[in-house]
Amino acid sequence: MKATLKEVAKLAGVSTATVSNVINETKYVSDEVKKQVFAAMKELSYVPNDVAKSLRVKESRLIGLMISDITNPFFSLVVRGIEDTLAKEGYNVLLCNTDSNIDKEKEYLKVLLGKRIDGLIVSSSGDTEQFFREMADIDVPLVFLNRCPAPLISDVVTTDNVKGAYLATEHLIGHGYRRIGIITGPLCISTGRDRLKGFKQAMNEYGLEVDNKLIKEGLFNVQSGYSLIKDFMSESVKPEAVFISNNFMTLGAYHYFHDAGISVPGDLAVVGFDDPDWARIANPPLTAIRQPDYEQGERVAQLIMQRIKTGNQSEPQEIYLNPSLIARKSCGC
Amino acid sequence: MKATLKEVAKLAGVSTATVSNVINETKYVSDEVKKQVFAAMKELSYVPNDVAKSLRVKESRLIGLMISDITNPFFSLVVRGIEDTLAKEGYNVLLCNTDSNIDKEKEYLKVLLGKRIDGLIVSSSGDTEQFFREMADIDVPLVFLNRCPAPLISDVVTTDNVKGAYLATEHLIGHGYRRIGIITGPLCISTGRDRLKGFKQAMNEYGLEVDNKLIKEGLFNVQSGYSLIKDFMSESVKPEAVFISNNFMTLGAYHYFHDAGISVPGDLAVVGFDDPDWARIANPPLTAIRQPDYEQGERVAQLIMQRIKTGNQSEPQEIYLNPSLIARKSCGC
DNA sequence: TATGGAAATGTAAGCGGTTAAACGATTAAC
DNA sequence: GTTAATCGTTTAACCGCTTACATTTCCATA
Repeated sequence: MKATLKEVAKLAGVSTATVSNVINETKYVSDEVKKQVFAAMKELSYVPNDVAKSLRVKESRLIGLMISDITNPFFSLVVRGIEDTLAKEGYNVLLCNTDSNIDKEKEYLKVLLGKRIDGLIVSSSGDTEQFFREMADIDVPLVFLNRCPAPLISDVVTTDNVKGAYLATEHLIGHGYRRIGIITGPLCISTGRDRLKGFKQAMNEYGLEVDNKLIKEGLFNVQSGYSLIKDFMSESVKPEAVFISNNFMTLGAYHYFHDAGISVPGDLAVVGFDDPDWARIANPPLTAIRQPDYEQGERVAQLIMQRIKTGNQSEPQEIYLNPSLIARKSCGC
Repeated sequence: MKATLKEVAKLAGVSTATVSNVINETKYVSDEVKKQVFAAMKELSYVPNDVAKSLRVKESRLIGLMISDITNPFFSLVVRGIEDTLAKEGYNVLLCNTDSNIDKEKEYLKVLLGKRIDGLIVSSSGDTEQFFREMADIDVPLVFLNRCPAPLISDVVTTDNVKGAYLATEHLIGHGYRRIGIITGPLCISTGRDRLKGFKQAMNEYGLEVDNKLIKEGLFNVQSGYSLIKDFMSESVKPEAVFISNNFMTLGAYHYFHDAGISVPGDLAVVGFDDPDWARIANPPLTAIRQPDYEQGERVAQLIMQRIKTGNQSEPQEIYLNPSLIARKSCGC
């Protein structure tokens, strides 16, 4: 059985308060007493019970983290950034994969609240305003990651998705392509919407028509990238170029290119959102929009810490990180 | 402020014991009383405080998970498997990235023990026997993931790494290559050692000499893959084929091939351990050893649950999952 | 009618810490 | 010489639950 504070106190011949004070350095304790306490702690190989402490001081030092899927390399980098910076502050991360499934999100939310998390980081798929109201009502420091809810109810840190999509589209236009298509993400998700918005914006600014047939809504996963690019390629009038709005769908598209023997950029030029590690060695190397991933994790972690430390009073902050275009071969460069 | 059991009880006009009993369904409570209790809970939007419960019942429903790096796609899949199956059992995962750094591991271990985790899953870099002794002494259900410690002190689930490496090497031999090199992982890690072992085993069985110059020890990261393959290619007598023992190093090697304009498999044939999602679309498509990732996560989660439920009494189990070779182009197929 | 016992609910201790308040001893101030 | 302040430590209440045990209620049986 594990030793308790009381046992340490008894062995050291002091009160529990004193032991607590030497552990937390909350009050002055004479050196000789300290020495005895440390000796007793070592003797019993004492490990303070944080759950008792949490109950008393009402902080768990736990941060809930709800993302759609850790398997997405973008998220894994973000999570890495979060975990690293929270660890430095003495906080731990409770990882929850929601698959963008709103039922799972609700379920996890309940569990996390039960665990009395000190803060919550969410990359939510939730779209309904009601859901966000519930979120806002939970009375726990909250910051949104990557995807941002329609009415701004708390901090959000994300990439400037409109700009990223704009950059991609503009680049394709610069290559001389006119018939440019897009595979969007789910339009119920802000990243899906914003990337479409940036695409349209660029097309408009350069006086190009956006044919609705050139807009296909995907699911941000490999399969939908595969099948939608296939759809594009089997149409009577094919696009000359396509902007694909996330890494998984781009991967799916590449799978199709390989299966169907399609030459990129010869038959079709491509720019993808996200710059996964394979972009450089793919065939052809992928021209990609890179978004700061690790940094996004750091920022979101800093924001949640700030909220925790200031008693969750600060005004909602919006942080948009800068995407950049990495030119390789798939666009025709 | 959040409502407590006591407040719910008062509002419902019953005792705290009764409220507790209806929540946990631990004793029969009449329907009318139940109804009142539920009404009070809803009225106060009561969320049970799990930390108080944990203190009382001495279980946190938290599982510590120490891996080197969530950013490694192999691990992210494993973690996904773990998280999914533990969630079903009502357990949550505390994610810790150790970077295979033994100091971080020790630090995290202390934190996790303080949090009174019910179980610990470790992919440890620790090598010293002393470290494992400490691990074994912690008196918390423990299972090793992927990498396994020298003296078997608890369950371990991993891929049959020897076999995987054997498969890869045999395949290269089958292509007619004689001068075959290997980029190993750190030899202080069991996966590093085992993959080298499988390599040597295949070489020996087929009567091929293993020249020590053809063994280079890498660090399981992109940079070392890059620089070691570069070393190989700048030697007077180059290998004809190389087995690279993880995904990151293979990626690094591919980066070098692209930078240096090396033709694969023309100038050098390659088989890699791990089958990342880009293997299929890389240039050239990578012949790879696939290890069950998600399943490995499931298995390890099941084992830890079993240990928790049986009071950590079971004999140490060793589970070796079967790797398989996916033939593509990089080997010469 | 008294009584025993089952059924439903209540009482209160305790899980392992923190911390405000109390305490005794010594020193300083008037 | 009395009072006050300071210092180092202790006492004990409390955080929000669970649960062994006590209590009350109610009804069947003697």
